Amino acid sequence: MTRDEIAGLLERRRLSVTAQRLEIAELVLEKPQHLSADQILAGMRARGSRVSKATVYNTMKAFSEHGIVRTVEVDPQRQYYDSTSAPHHHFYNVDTGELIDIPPEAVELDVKTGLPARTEPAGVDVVIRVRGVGS
Amino acid sequence: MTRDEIAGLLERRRLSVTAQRLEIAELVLEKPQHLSADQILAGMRARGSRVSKATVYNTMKAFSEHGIVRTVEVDPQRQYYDSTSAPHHHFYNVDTGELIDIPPEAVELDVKTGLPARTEPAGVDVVIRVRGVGS
DNA sequence: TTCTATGCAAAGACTTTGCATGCTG
DNA sequence: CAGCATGCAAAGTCTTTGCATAGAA
Repeated sequence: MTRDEIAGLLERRRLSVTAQRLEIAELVLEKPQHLSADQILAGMRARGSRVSKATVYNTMKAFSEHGIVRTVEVDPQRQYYDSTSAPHHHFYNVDTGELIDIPPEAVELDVKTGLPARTEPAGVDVVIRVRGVGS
Repeated sequence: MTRDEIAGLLERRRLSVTAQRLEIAELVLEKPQHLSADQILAGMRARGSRVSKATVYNTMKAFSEHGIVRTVEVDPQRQYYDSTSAPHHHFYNVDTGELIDIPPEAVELDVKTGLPARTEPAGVDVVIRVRGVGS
């Protein structure tokens, strides 16, 4: 994804385009991945971009609120940001902490219960926990 | 659930039987529910039992490691302990934070993808997020 | 120029830990 | 009586916030 494409993405959501947001997006959206705030911060440092921790949190919060990324709750210790914002599911390796995407077509789900009264659907998350050394 | 039944439950798992554990279990296992550590602490206070926060955390950790309760990760801010340890799923109201059980029979799940290499299944969690005032 | 983003450090929420004391087995 | 559980406070993580400065529109 080029800088211009990312800039357009931000503009479409009325998010102001800043150097930090461009660089964070570049890093995060580079490929399908699951990153914690600290990993993003480390990645920024590694590529020579200086950003504060607060900006990483603020930016990722804005990105997730605007559908650019998704958050994944599996680890009680920290939040993960998922660069794939389209609906999909996950394998979660409880031993290694590794998260692996499952394409939505690979999961067939049939819920035979109505939604709670006066609520509307907001999304479905399937997490398949696995144990082992992983690949 | 009587005190004796709970005591037997603890003994079977080789957990030593203490007054605090009996009372926490009595409170938590009273009915199907989802409680945070703070809610458990408040519940203990309300019933006139004095326990420290550390003991609540230690006890619930022991209980979850021994299959007496389950933990639910949906709220990035805190962990919930689910008094229903048998497999089941959840509705999660993102507006109110409310968690509602879904019996396992009500969910039919077919995953057409193999597990990651060298891993074995450890459980499946389906979380259906809903929005609204709730019932 | 006006409003929002950034950076830093401080504050906050939740959870864990260290250690002395008490209770279980 | 040996060993684990408890309580308290302190320490630790992750995340948010306050405020002054810098940058976007």
